[in-house]
Amino acid sequence: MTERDTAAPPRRARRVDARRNEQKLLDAAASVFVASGVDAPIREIAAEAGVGLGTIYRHFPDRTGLVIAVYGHQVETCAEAGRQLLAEEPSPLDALLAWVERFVDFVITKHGLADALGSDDPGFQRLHAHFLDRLVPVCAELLAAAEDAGQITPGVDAYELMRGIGNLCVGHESDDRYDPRHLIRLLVRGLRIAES
Amino acid sequence: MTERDTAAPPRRARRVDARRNEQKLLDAAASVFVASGVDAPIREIAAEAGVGLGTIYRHFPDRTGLVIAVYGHQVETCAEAGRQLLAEEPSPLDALLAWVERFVDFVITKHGLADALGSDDPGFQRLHAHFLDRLVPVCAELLAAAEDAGQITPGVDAYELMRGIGNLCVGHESDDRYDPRHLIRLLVRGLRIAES
DNA sequence: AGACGATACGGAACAGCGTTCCGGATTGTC
DNA sequence: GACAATCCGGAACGCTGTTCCGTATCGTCT
Repeated sequence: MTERDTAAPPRRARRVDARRNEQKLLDAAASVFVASGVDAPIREIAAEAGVGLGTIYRHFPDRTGLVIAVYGHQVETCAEAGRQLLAEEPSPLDALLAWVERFVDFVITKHGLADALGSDDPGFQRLHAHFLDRLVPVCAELLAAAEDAGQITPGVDAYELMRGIGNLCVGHESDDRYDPRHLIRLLVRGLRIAES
Repeated sequence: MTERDTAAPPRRARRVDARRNEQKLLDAAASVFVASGVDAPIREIAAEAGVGLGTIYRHFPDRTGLVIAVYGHQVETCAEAGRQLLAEEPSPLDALLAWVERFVDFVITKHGLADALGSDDPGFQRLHAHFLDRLVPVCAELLAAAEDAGQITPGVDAYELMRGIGNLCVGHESDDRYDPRHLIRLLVRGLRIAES
């Protein structure tokens, strides 16, 4: 295998207009997402980018792909923050708390993202799955550290916890009386081993 | 005001076919809801009832109204169970736990209901609001009792708690790895005052 | 430079949804 | 039996996401 890839047919490089349109779409999507939420109509994004509908589907499988492309970097950043917090914070539990807080901030500040994560729409479920795939291992690491330190009750599943935290964020935009942070803090408090 | 209502014009009673169709719709809706979930297409319910689309909208403002009509009774039952549990259970906290468990059972056993409660669809938000209007006072009562008994930390908002519990139920159907009950127990554990 | 094939674009077209609307059928009353 | 009030059915509208293909553009090779 002296070739760069196994049995790779000599593919031509992508055309410049394609690359340009992809960038236009990412910019437009980011702009529309903050203005109208991540569930904004596809046509709105196409219009904002000055591009046809077909062009969107050429570059992204569906809106979920677009959302992942737009916010993927921030998810990555959040994931990487896990290890760093574990090193910086005074205790694993503190690290866990800080990390959860950071994740919640990320989700809450994106219009409609929290609701999208809780949606039963198949597309949005893929979105949730993608986020979780990246973040659950980090959460698991933090949980394990806190467990080893004897700070939290063992046997808590990272996937379930992440999923629950995401769920608790649902609906925060359309309801002044509901602040997810309260309950999330309460939930994490429920993890703690009482210091007797 | 010897009349039954203030300035009530002498309204004729509803026609028998109207009453019959309403019943047919309720039956059909209940059947379709368990088969296809509460977010089943309106047309499906109309077909099941052997009725036109207009007939649905004549009797119910939208699908939300239909859901409320179908499940309203069970919500009522759940609400009434609050006081009873408070009398039966050994302690207010036990009553709260049992009541929450009962509520979660209700939500979880209805196809798509949990997801509907977490939906950002305006119609479904009205549904959530209706459920909460009826149940929040009950939850508040239970919370207050547990607070007075010194069993839980004070200052927990019943509305927020109910909303959070509803949210935690979201997505349980489409995800084997996620069991809302775990987190809900954990959450309520977070309420508890550590017995030191 | 010119031409030709690969690639990408645009938007019409389709399917499915909730909701509205009104001509016509049904019902209760006089 | 006749006449209103009431109610029904389903076509039609507007809004979704998604697919599809004729056309335009780009990169390369002569």
